[in-house]
Amino acid sequence: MDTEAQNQYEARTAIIKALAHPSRLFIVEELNKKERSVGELTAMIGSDVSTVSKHLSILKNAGLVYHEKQGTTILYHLQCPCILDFIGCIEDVLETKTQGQLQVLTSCKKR
Amino acid sequence: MDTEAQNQYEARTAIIKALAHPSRLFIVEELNKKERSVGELTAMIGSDVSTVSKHLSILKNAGLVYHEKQGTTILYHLQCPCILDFIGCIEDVLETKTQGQLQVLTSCKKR
DNA sequence: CTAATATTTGGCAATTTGGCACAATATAAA
DNA sequence: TTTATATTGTGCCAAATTGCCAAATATTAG
Repeated sequence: MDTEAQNQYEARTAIIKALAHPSRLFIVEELNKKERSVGELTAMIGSDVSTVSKHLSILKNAGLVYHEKQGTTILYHLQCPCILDFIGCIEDVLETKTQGQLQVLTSCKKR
Repeated sequence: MDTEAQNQYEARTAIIKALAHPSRLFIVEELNKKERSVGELTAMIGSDVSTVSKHLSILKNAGLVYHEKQGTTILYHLQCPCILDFIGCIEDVLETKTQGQLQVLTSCKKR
């Protein structure tokens, strides 16, 4: 891998990393349904506001969400709706994995 | 978020995390083209063999790859080819993000 | 201006991750 | 059996990530 390829991979990895956290994944899915304020998301997640705010800033830096001022509050929106497909894929992997584990379990029982 | 939802998100996040590293993303794309041995991947990546082996074990635990003994070596295969779609989505986000930054740049130049 | 509300930022401790060197294991060839 | 090759596991350290609290900022209402 030369430096250019390395950079390519790091750029993509940065986006994936942004998604690699339960709260942030939740936020992305929630924003896919409807735009939300920091306060609303905080109430749903149940961590400190500052923590949620930081998560949002990570998603924003990754280019996954953008925000818009709405009166007193700030509404966050999902930037790219294709994220849904992505999550579908993850779901597939999860299913395959679980089925594999099931097979191991049943073959263990047989003995 | 109740505990069950939390677990759901953590399960998915585990898979995403496995992809959130340049070397591991490279491995996944490479295995999508063709199965490869640890040694081959190590040569392409250029880190220590033990490091690459660890990466592979992380991908394996996530259910993203599986391996198969082939004579002296161990060949790794991609488990779920839908990963490609996923990468396409990341590419989209990256493009949108870059274009956004370009706009900022050009609007700065105007002043 | 002051108070209240919404959000972001800085600092800090705890945990996790990444990567190397080295040891251990497995397997095939001599 | 001994040697060589391929791969995995361990120990250690540096670096990154998380999450909370407290402080700063911004904006609106009184």
